[in-house]
Amino acid sequence: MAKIARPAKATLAAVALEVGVSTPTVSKVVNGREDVAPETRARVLTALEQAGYQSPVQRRSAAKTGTVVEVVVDVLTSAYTAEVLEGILHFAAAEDVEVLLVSVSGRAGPSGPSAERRAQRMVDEGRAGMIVVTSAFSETQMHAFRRRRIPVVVIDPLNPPPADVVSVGATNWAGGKAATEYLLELGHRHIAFIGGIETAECNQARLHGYMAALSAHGVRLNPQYVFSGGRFSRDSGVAGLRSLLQLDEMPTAIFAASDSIALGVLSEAAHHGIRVPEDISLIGFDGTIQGEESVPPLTSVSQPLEEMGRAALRALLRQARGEVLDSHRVELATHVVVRESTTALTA
Amino acid sequence: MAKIARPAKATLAAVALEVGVSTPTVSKVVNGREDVAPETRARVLTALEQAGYQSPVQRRSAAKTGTVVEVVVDVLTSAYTAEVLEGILHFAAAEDVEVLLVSVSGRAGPSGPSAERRAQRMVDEGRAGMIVVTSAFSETQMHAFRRRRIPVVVIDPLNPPPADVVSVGATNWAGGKAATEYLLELGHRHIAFIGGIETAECNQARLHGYMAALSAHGVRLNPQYVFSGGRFSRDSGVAGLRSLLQLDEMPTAIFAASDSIALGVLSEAAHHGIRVPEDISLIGFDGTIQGEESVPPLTSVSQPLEEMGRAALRALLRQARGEVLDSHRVELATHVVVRESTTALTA
DNA sequence: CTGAAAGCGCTTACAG
DNA sequence: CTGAAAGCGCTTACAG
Repeated sequence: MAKIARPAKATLAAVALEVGVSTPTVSKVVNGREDVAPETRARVLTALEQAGYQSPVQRRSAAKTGTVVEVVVDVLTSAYTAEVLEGILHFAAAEDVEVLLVSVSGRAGPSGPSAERRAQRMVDEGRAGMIVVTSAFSETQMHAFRRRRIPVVVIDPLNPPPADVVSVGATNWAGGKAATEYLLELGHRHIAFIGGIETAECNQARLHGYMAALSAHGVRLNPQYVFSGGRFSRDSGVAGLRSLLQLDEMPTAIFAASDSIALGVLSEAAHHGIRVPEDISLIGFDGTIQGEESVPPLTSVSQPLEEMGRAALRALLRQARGEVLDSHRVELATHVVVRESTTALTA
Repeated sequence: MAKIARPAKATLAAVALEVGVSTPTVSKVVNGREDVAPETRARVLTALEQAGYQSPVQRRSAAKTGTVVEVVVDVLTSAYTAEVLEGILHFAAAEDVEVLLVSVSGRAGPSGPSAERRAQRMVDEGRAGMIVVTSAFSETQMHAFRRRRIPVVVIDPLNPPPADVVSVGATNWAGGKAATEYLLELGHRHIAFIGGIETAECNQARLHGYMAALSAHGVRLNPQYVFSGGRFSRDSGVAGLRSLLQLDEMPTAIFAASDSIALGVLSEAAHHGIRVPEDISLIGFDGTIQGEESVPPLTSVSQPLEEMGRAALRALLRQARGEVLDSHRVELATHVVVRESTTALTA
């Protein structure tokens, strides 16, 4: 209202006046023409930037375009992804934000040269930012987004994110510890760990939580009981149980690092006539609906997946609005949900 | 190149000349001002339409914006939806089209007044069209999209779509018949049907396929064996089996109208100590990965879900490009996939 | 409700 | 490489 130095309206003419050139010259710079002296171009660009100049197209689209965020997922057909996505979508609906879904199944995340293209497109289309769900991406790839100041939030990243990227996840170490402690309380001493992607942060954390619990209870870690290396999917559970069946002494309980892995164990167990929980106790991780609905229903370390989705979008929108975030890691609590796949050891 | 009647460039002035009014008047119509006589407005609108007039914003954004389609789903946490979505996303990636995901879980599809807003936003944002996955929508709602010439394709619609909307689905009647015939071949005569949403076209078709098969084999339909009314979800299967358990004579086989329903039956059966397939044979519908991975793996009528997603997007893009479609119904083949939840009746 | 007139912001063609 | 001049497409303010 009472601004003293009212800045000139950001038109080409105003900028021209400011720099001391003609309107057509500024027009050329804006349109990326070649026939402008580099030095002139530089001065004009600076002035345009300062004036916050927007082309008529930008002005109108900025005024009327809604907020759109991109969400990158690998597989959709996993209960984990679906529940995280539900959380994102519900919060998006509440905030009147639209969600653009990008699947990178197979391909290794937003890849090198195409990361530049994708990032540039995001700028061109005026997208608010990007949420990456359980995917890997390199520092180089992130660079394309950072340079353009596109906010990025990662959920359960497969590799440690750069310091300036917000990550959302659950208390994986504590969850792994709680799962193992629960089995120990039930009297189990021979407890196997079947993990997913070996290098994934969350896998590491769950494994170390498992080891910490064993160690705290004076149970020696049996390296033959520890598997990792597959994906967080059914086949890892199938393969894991098969390997365990080769051993002289089978464990009496299994901690699977995801519900999908646990479901693989469950189905493979059925093929071998092994009953769960009578013959072997099984605890999963994630607390997905799929685990809840399996036969028997799965005891699992529940993560608030929908809440993680919401938290990721919330953090992203804050960044997009230029707010400073208090933390670069949003970590939500896990807890053990006891259902029917675990039972006390009857020696 | 050698067009005889070269149409005038679609400017406001050209349209004004055409209609015989002044440029400002056309400008007012384009900007939705009130101070234009209804009759004049109508004539101008027609001329604008014919000339294919686009505002400067539209022109430029049409030039640079990528193609974005909207996909409306109800629940994401269903294997059916996830697989259809995978199909859409893969084809979208191949065609360099982006997918905006809209969840209407709970709410009943794009609803009345908001349908207008959503449709208008789609026009404003230059979206190519909309794919609706297993949702209901009224003629009134469709009107908002039709009037704006936004292409709409529906996959497995819950109600019969208007004549000018393309629908994609599978051979539901033939699939229901094939499922039932397979059970009949195994010697079953007491076959129950547990359906999903009663009024859904695909549910009706599957039910009638079931009835046709029974009738063709001279098996009398037992009305006590037919359930519908829930959703295509787990709880319908649970409720269905519970009801069947009340009957004097249990069926020896069940045809569930979706894999989710069948999984509900499976889990409820386990609670009652009923073995599948030893005590009761069970066949699902959809051929989802979830059914494939259950214990026991589910015999099911497989629909090409990913292909349905691709087909829907293909039809949508064709319409968006103004091509005329050969058919308003894309129907893909189903087939019975025999796994372990069915077995011959041993009387 | 309509349109002649003035004007705005940008671009184009071209002389220097 | 620069800019005066002309022009384009649209909008605004206002007289009728």
